[in-house]
Amino acid sequence: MSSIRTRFAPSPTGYLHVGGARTALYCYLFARQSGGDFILRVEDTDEERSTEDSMRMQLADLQWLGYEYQEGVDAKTLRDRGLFGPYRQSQRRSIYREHADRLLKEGKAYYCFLTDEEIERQREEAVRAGRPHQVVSPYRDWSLTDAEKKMAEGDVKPTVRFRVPDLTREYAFHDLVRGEVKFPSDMVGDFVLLRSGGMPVYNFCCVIDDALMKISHVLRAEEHLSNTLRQLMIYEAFGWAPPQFGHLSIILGPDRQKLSKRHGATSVNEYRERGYLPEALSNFIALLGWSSPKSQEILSMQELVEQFSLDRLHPAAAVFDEAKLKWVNSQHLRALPHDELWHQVEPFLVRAGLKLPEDAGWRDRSLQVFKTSMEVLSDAVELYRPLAKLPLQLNDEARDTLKWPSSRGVIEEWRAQLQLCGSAAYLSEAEFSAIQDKVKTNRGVKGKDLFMPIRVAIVGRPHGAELKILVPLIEKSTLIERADQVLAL
RNA sequence: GUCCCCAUCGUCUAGAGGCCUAGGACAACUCCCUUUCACGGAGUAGACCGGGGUUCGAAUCCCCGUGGGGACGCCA
Repeated sequence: MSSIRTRFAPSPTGYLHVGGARTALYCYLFARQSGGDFILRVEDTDEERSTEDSMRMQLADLQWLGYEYQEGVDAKTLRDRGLFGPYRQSQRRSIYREHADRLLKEGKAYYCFLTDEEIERQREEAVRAGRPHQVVSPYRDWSLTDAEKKMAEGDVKPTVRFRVPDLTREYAFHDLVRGEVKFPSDMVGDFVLLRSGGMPVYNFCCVIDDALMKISHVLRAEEHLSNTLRQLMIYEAFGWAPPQFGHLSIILGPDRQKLSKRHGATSVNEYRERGYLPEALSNFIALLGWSSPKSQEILSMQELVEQFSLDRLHPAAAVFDEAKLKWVNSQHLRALPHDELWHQVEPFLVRAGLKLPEDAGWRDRSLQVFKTSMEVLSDAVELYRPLAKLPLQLNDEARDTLKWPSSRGVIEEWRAQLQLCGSAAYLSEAEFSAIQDKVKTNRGVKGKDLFMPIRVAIVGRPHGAELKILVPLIEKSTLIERADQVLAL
């Protein structure tokens, strides 16, 4: 039994999409759990749209997600790693050329001199006649020598087309997620293998690379399902055994249309910036089309590796629901050890310009208070803002609270009591409670009328975490400054 | 238009002919906890696309519709 080898083959024409990430994840999980190899191949044969920048970004995203591959283009050095390289299709042109020549020689492909205009004319005609459009090339039956003669004569740049065996037969294969799938062989016309510039086309290099790289399982998006027919034909032409295919359902936006930019964030990069943890994103996308046999909803990477299986892949398209992603993220967030959580949160705090105590104990206590209030890392910014040495930003609700008849008196009393209390930099929980009691008796105010104005004078808003936990995290001098700030309004 | 794929609560899904008066999770709502907001806990509501078969019995199998998606490129 040969070993399991999966591959993820993105084309570097933009950011890594969550759909692509899910494909990569499944390939990674499947290879890892079976002790096989996961290969990363770059499909950059579209010269117009492929950029090295995109490639770099996508590799970085994959790295952030933690989907390590045994072979492929290294994310850091951009160099090939592995025995079956090069792993960038643009660097494999001679390989494709050789294989195309072989098909040409065997009469399984031919040079086609059809121009774009002629093809367009054919298409229009087909549409008018209401029949499916398939290229019918007059060069289909030319001999190789005739074609070569024509090429030698003039400045013509032909494409190389696959000569589809015009049999009326069915191509069938067993799809890992859909079961038996059959295609009639007349579903496609002769298709291009090599463009006129010599650059090969997706269906061609895909087959050659998967075969040469000894890929055992091809998991890819559903939109490639009908490409499988062409690929099967190519495998057959070379006499190669095709790999196992599994076509994953696509990911939809809330309106049940294919997820795209207009639905909001679609790239993993955006989710990273919004404060999602990589393992939470992975957990969530894993569940879009796969379910744990234990019906577990929150899974670590390790658990995903252990529990993943092809037979639990769901064939129907799934809607990407950010509300659930948030929940999954919140669960992963609170499961993180505090030092790791701080490490994740800190960049968001720094970017927001918040200066906070360096002290590890302080960080630990603050996370204890806040971690259950965070869904995404960026939530930390608003949570921590009141703890930074900054003037308060009052919201409307806070201003309303200050208009209550007793509010001003309460804050004046709170400030006075603060002044009276010890010289330590921070208030203890007990000291705060004692002060609060004094304000209560001295002013004869209780309940909301008591603690809401105080809260406004502390954090700038009437709602939030419990004061006796919050106050010991804020320097006393800051508390006094803030009371003054509010009283000055 | 032709071919292919898909179809269970609003969403993600469990379900491989009787275990289903269809289970779980997110979201929603209610209550409890709480001197606020969250967290947490307990509940409520909510689905087998329609029609025909097959079968003693169908969410599960078959057919036909319908709906959605994909492909039909010198894109991938």
